[in-house]
This record gives sequence, C-alpha cells and structure tokens, in this order.
Amino acid sequence: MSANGFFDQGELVAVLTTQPLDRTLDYKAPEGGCVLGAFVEVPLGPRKVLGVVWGPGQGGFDLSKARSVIRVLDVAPMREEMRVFLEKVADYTLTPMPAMLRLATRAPGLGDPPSMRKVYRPGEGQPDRMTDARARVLGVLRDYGGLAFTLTELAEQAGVTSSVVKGLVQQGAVREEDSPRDLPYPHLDPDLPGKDLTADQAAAVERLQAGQRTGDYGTTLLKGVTGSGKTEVYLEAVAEALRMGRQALVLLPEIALTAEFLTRVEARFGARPAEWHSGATMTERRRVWRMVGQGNAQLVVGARSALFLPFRDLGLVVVDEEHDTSYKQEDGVHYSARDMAVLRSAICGARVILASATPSLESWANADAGKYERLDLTSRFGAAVLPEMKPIDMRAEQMTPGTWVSPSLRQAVQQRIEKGEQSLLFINRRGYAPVTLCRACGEQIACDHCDARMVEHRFLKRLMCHQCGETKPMPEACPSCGVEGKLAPVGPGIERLAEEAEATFPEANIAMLSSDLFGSARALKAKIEEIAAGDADIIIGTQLVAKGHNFPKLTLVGVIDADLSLHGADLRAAERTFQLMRQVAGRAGRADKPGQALLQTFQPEHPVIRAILSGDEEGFWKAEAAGRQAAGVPPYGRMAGIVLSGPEVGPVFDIGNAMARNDAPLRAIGAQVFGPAPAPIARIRGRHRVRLLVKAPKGAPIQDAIARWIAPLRLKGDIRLTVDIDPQSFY
DNA sequence: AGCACGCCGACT
DNA sequence: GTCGGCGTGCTC
Repeated sequence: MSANGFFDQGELVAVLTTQPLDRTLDYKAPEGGCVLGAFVEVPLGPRKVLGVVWGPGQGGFDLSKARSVIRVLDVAPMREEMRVFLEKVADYTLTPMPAMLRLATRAPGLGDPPSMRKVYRPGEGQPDRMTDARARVLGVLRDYGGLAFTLTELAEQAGVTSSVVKGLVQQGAVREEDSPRDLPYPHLDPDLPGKDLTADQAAAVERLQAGQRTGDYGTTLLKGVTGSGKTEVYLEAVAEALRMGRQALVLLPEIALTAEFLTRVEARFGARPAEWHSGATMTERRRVWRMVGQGNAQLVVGARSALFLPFRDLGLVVVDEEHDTSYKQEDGVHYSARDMAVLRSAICGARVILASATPSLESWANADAGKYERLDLTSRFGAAVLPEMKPIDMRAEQMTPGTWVSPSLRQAVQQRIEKGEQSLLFINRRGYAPVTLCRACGEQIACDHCDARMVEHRFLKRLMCHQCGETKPMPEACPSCGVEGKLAPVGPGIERLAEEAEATFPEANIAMLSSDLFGSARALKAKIEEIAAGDADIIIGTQLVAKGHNFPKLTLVGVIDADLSLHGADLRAAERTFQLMRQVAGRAGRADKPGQALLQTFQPEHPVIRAILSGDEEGFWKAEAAGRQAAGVPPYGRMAGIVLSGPEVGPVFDIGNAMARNDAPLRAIGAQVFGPAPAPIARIRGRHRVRLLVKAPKGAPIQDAIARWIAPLRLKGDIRLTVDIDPQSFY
C-alpha cells in the first residue's frame, strides 16, 4: 500500500465482506488498482459478494489461491473515520464486523451504475406547425427558464399527452437528455430568517453555535420543557454547521414525527432535507446514501440507522427526545443510537446535541459529571405555563365496576366540554382489553407461540398478541373448557376507554389515537392535524400522544392509570413513569390557556408520583442516581444480557446453567452472573428464551470478558445466543 | 450466508 | 447397494 492508501493492480488487499466470516479475506487488487476503503465486488466460492477494502493483505495462506477483486463500485470509498466507527461499535456491542458492514450498506443497488432517466429541455429547432398543445408545452419550458422536466411532469404541467412532447422532440423543438436519477438534494439556506427567539433561546443558540464553530467534538444536553422551543434552538445549531460547510444529522424516534418536522425544516431553510427511515422507498434510500457520501445532502432527518450513513463531513448530530427507548435497537445489532451518536461524533470531530424535556438518567449523570455541557430552556412560549398537576386518589373515588374514569376526572372533562376546550384521556394500553378471561374455568386466552396473553381488539374484531403480532378471531366458546358465552374482557385498553367516554359524554365529539388504528403515517398525521384544529372535544390516546404533537385547544390531561409502569422490578420503571407522565402532562395548555393534568393513582404518596406532582426534577434524579449508585447498576455499573433461545426449553436451560458455572472470565474482572432465568418474554414465535444477566463494576472490560466467556461454546441444534450490552429492560 | 463433503439410518 | 438426513468446515 502506498502512503496515500492506494493499492496497485495485483497487490494483496484485505477485504471485509457482508458474509458472516470472522475475518477479512485477501484478494488481488483489480486492474487499475483500488484505494483503501473502496467498495468492491469480490468472488467468494461460486458467488459474488459486496465488500470493502479494509487494509493491506494479511497473507499467511496459499498465495496461489488468491483471487482478484472483480470490480470497484462507483460509490465514494468508505472513509477512515467510518471504518474506525464500525470497528468500535463492533467491539462495544460484540457484533461481528460483517453485520456492522451490512448496517452501513443498507441501501439497494450499491453495485448498480448510476441509473439514468430522460429529461426534457427547450431545443434549438422550430416545430413545422404550431398547435395550441405544442405552444403550451413550449410555454411551460420557457416559463421555467430551461429547467429540466421528466416526461410526465412536462405533459401534466402543459395539460397535454406525452405524444405531443414526443412530437416536439422529433422536430428538435424540445431536447431529450439523459440525466442521473439520483439528484443532489436542494440547497438549504442557513441564512434565511429564523423565528424570533426568546432571551432564553437566544442564549442557548449562542452557546451551541460557539461550540459548533470550534470544529471539535463536544456533547450538549439541551433540556427544555415541552413548548420551550428546543427545535428552533437546535435548528440554529444546524444552520451554523451548514454555514461551515459541514453536514448535519437529526435523529428522531418516531416516523410519525418526521412529517411535521420536515415542514419546520423547510420553513427554516427553504427546502426539504434528505429523509432516512424504514418507510422510505428503495429509490429514495439509494439517493440518500449516495448523496450523503458525495456531500450533496446537507441535512439528513432520520431514524437511528441514519447514524451509519456514509457522511462526507458530519459536523453535528442532534438526538431529539434522547430519552426515548426506541433509540435502543433490540433486534439484530443491539446498539443505543444515543450512545453511538456520541461515539461517532467523537471520532469525526462533530458536535452532539441531546435534546429532551425529560432526559435519561444516563445523560443527566453525564452532564452532572461534567462530561456533557448542559443548557436549560425554562420558559415556555407566550403566556403558556406548565400545567398544574394534581393526583386523583383512586382509593377515595366511588368507582362503578367496569369503568375507569373517576367521578372527579369526569367532572373536569365535563367542564372543558362546556367551555369548548379539549381534554386528553391517556392510557398506555392498546386494544380493547388486555386480558380475556373465561368466567367458567378461569382460563386467560394466551398466544399459541408466545408466553403472552392475547389482547382483544374490537376494532379489528380479533385477538392479537402484542409480542409476535399474531391474530385470531374472537372465539365464541372458551378454548380450554368449551363453555360458551362466559368469556369476559378484563381491564381497560384504549378502545374500551373510548367506549366508556362515548357512554359518559354522549354529546361530545371523541377521537381515538392509537398507532395500530392507522394504516400509514400519512393517515395518522391527517388525523392529528384534524384534532389539533379543534375537531374533537375528547382525545383518547396511547403513548403516541406523549411525543411532541401540538394541540392548541387542549387544556386538560387525564391519566387513567399513573401507577401502571411503577410495578415490576424493572430498573428504569420509575424513570420511565416520570418521563412519560411529564411528557403527557406537557400536552396541556400550550397555547394561551393554562392547562391542568390529573393523575389517577392508588398510591399518591409514592416517591415517583410525588416527584412528578411537585415538579422537582433535580430532586427526582438525585434520588434515582443515589439508588442506582448504591445498587451498582447503570449508569454507575455495567450490565449485559445474554439470551439463549431454542425450540426446546431443556437444552436451552442446560447451556445457561453450564455458562453460569463456568464464569471464570467474568469473575476475573469482578463481574457477577445472575440466572439463567426465563427471559422477560419466555417464548417468542415458538422459541423458548432463557436469560443470564452480567453485572460488572463501572469501567470493567465487560465486552472482553464476555467474549472470552462465550468463545468456547459450541451451540448445537437450533440454539442461538445473543448478547445485549447495556440492555434497556431487565426484570 | 451458502455450499460441498461426509458419516449414519432406511429404503429399493 | 444407494438415497438423503443435516452436522462440520470452508470460502482468499
């Protein structure tokens, strides 16, 4: 390899492929040579596979077996910082490198030549005969000053059929050209006027922009109550990154959020940014991937996997709603997008902004320890203030069996209806009823493939397993004892709450918002906009409504069961309840009317409920932090989950037990192993799951120890093992 | 991941 | 004898 990373033809290069091999393979550089990081196609056995030139050949094998790289692909080579990033993520998450490469090449048609399409511009010639239709086509081309149109666009604009355009092409009056299909994204202008900022916001913007101008890595926790204008603030940091000619990435937790968000970006920068999420079309994914690599996409708005796009010069990563649990990938490669955003930025000298109204304890602790800068936005826009929060002590309420709205809450909703204001009833459970019980034999209908109860969805007229998504029709008779007409719904879901609200407030207009009721993000967005316009008196919503949608007429939030997530031994239960309740309550009173949040609870004296009600966030965090420090759990200790799964319970448990006995590599670093125990979901899609938990002191090399621990294992049959470093849920 | 090789039981 | 089950090992 020469000093600038070039390999001459025939020189041996180490190639990392997307095939699950535990090492690179050596190939001869192709005709014309190749550079370090080049995307290549190589022969592997009888197949051709995608790979990246990872370094000089390793040698140490029969050189006569070395084959040649087939060709170098026509995409920007992988940059050094990206190779380092992938290797570090692999080390951190104990993921094999080929899986990392697959994450980084999740775009179709990487090997294809840049695809072309026909576009049409004004030509030199004159048509033999001018007709009305022909004049309209030429008029459109003239009006847009030589801009290229596709055939359908041009015909539609001119109100003619495509044959008119074709006729003009024949005569040379319109020119037909080939143009690359993957076009650069429209230029974003950071110098368009932004919104007016409050003093609070302006100060935060100044800090963030100053950080941006250093050109070095740094992480800022941007904490702002709902409605404090976090988005406006970090968009100004994006503007500064763009001014410096660097790229920016904004990570969002929910697809549903992007539509609203893109509109705000367009308003600020004059054009829409590149979008990256699972719902994007193949064409769009390829365009984003290629343009990001060429530097022809200045800003990407996307889901967590956008972190693995091949940015040419990434200068800023914003992780919005950084506490959101969906940033932790729990299948495939187990990584936390929030933590990996910090890692990637440290490698490439970018800034990170972690934005949230209710930061995670991890980020709070990092700020507290001085690793992150912290900026607080305290004031809300206009006259709006945080809602008044009050508990409804359910022990003192006269409840009718089978209903969930207490008399106190009912009265508060009634008052809002009379004033023409909106109320939100929040329940964090989808479907009609979480449990279907047989009153004859006591059987609870469970999923055939998972260790989970089936949830009745009356809207779909079916029972659904929220674990695997399997549905079956609602049976007439109990599947266990065969008695008919004794199956009864137990407990509330959003559909049942809506039913109760319709009966209680017959004159009210009621809207239901639940992720499973809408086929597409677009339908959901339309519904949200309709509601925000004030079309509903009562909104019944799940988790979905907690995530940043604006409802200006909303003045009351009623939380049906504030205790729901306090139960269980989950380490983060308190933190989640605290965040969720504060987020939901923040929906009320955003406009000029003060809001109120009422929390139905059976334990108003519980420390978490008290902290929510008092609004003493710092107090809550300090208490949580002290508790976790004492227990030696994250972020003051390290944890990892190992899940073994297989078709039979016995053999899976046997391996788990053997692992627990042979724990020398773990003991060597002062780590303990707990289990094996049935995993939180003990059976998914017919596979039995067993989990071991590893707990290590902060700073211990837990990945290394686990790697040595599992290395000697030989898994037989259909048994699989997955490692999850820093698991999100472990009870 | 694929694919070949090879070592056992069940059949023509 | 030979067909095919899938456990094991290899791919530069």
